[in-house]
Amino acid sequence: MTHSQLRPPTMADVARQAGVSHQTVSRVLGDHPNVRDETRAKVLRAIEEMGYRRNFSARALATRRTRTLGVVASNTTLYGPASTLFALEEAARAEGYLVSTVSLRRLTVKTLSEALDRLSEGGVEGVVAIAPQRSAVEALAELRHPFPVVAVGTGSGAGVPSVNVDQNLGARLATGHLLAAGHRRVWHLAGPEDWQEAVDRVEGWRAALAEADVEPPMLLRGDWSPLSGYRAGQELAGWVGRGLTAVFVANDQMALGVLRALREAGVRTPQDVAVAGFDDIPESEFFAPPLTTVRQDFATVGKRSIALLLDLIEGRTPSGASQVSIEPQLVVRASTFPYLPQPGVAPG
Amino acid sequence: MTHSQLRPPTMADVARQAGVSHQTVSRVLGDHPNVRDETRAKVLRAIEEMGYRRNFSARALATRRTRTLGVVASNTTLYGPASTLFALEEAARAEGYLVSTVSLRRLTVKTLSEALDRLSEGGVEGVVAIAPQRSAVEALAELRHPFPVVAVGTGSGAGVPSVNVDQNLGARLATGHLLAAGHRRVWHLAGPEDWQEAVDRVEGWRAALAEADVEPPMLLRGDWSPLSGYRAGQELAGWVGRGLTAVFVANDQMALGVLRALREAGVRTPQDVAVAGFDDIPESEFFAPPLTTVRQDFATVGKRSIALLLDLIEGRTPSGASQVSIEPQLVVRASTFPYLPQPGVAPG
DNA sequence: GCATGAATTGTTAGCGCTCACAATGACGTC
DNA sequence: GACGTCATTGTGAGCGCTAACAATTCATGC
Repeated sequence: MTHSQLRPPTMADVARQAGVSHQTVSRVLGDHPNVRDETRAKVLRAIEEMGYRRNFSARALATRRTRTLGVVASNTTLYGPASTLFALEEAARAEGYLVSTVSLRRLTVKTLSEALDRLSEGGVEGVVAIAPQRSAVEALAELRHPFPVVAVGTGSGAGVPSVNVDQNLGARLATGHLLAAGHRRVWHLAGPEDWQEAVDRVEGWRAALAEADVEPPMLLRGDWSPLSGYRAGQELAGWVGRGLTAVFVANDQMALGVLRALREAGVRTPQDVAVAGFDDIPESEFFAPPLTTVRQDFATVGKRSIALLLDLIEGRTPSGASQVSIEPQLVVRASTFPYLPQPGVAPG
Repeated sequence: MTHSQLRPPTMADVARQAGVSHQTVSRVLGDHPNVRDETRAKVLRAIEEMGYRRNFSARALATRRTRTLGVVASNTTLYGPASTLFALEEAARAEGYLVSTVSLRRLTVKTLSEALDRLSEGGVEGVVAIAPQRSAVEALAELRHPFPVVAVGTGSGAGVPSVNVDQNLGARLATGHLLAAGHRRVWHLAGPEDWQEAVDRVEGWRAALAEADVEPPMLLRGDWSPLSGYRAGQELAGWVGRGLTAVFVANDQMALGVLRALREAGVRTPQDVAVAGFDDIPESEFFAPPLTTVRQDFATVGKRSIALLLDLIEGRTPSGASQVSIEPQLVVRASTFPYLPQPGVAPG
């Protein structure tokens, strides 16, 4: 750093210092092949000396590319959205894109639309919307934007390119597992009705029961929070001895609340009531007892979403389908079987 | 939408359609006062009809402002970083800025430096670095960047503007609480040595013990994960009956593992051993038993960080100090007292 | 009726870069 | 030795916007 000025140096400044034209500087920066080594060295030296950095806005204006993607998300402190967000950014970075995020407290048509406007004004070339609420899905289909949008967690129903974990399958896995373990019926504590994932999990649960010719018992509702699970758990405790032996809870946080309520009511898990969750948050393995749950591969969700979005942006035909479905995986732990291994000890 | 063309419409297109000059369009968009209502309406109508959106790059080039901030973070699926990230974005949005995030798997000098480069190429006007690892702090002080950087979670030692929750105070609160409850000694399960927050919590713990004239017992180390807490908990269980009655665990996830290990060893919490954590993750209230812990106000961290960064960007003297410290808060639950209220029931 | 100033609108010149093309020079071929 | 070819470098024209200034219109007072 030889001298510092008020205005940061431009490409022309560097060119002057190196004794070449600004275009040659551009070529060096762009890794253009036809530059003599000696010239390249001169230019690089000048860049180094002046601490030059290419101006983002000028570059973006000239190329008509910002190499920036947008992400709209909500509830980003929850494990699922946070993991998806992380995976999205990592995948985008691998493709040379930067990610601008808008995190909403509540996902409504209005907030979603404002978020898209904001990202649009921020020059993003495309957007991934983590939009598990059903209201948001409709909004996405209707809103007009000057860039492609890929939805995550909306289910595959809407007429929007989307990437989803197969929630229905996950619910069938969990419910089927409980039925296979000998339970006559499986109860369900569902998530909020306006979440597509909650709806899909209810349907998967119903399907698994139907397949086993079992009448579905009363459906309970929570709001994903441990507290709502705790309350539902208190209600469930009242049904022990009256046919309740197994519960499939729509997420791990609520399952935590259920476990606590059952324990307080003197109901043992899994001896009296087996409990399965959904998500496989890092804590689940250490619940009392460790929780059987369904794991979603968020890293893959992120990668596939970015791949799909870039296909759309580049105008190529999507290399896969524009409705991507990802298989979840059942993770069996002690909350459905008492004799399972301790945490941290790999089975077999 | 009357017609769609290949190139999106420019300001000049809108001007032509509205029968004014492009500058008038610019004035309307910029809410400039001196535009006749009638003219404004004409322009707005043309904008609406053509679906015009102002080009971000051109605007940024002309104004020399991108109105974008960068955030570098790691471990973003953990509750603390995720909450901070959320608060930062929300605060930035309130100030009219967009946030570009780079989420690192591991925070090293190299990855941090690459992240800053990347954000720099992305045209950010300033960066907030969530950099709790000590190695990263040094890197921040040394690296040269063409924009201001505010550090979060680095502790206030480094010569970089920073915002921190007072970890030392938090540890003193938790340890003091256990001592006040009658425990002769308080053990500590610490986080990794290269995390500043872990170091500060150890120091706070030591300070509280010193104040009570107590010799600190053996220090245990974990890596923040429930599994490491579980392992430490197994070790701790061996000390029950030999002077161990209270443990301050450096975060809630590890505390979860400790609770589980103690339970498995037949040690009751809090009757035999009291346990306190740190963070107040949403699950803590539903642990078995509900966990006493230290709550950090991430929303305030986010707001103060953005305020500080914008001060630096605008070149104004920071309205507060350039080392911001935020007080944490002790949350007492059943893991340190057996008679405390149930979850969700507000204390009288 | 015309000067005066304020309100409103238009004109011009960049912002700093990349792209397309032109120019230069070195080299080999017939 | 003229010519074609290729590698290397330079030139000019935007990209679409805002800022500064110039020009025009309009209301008002005497």
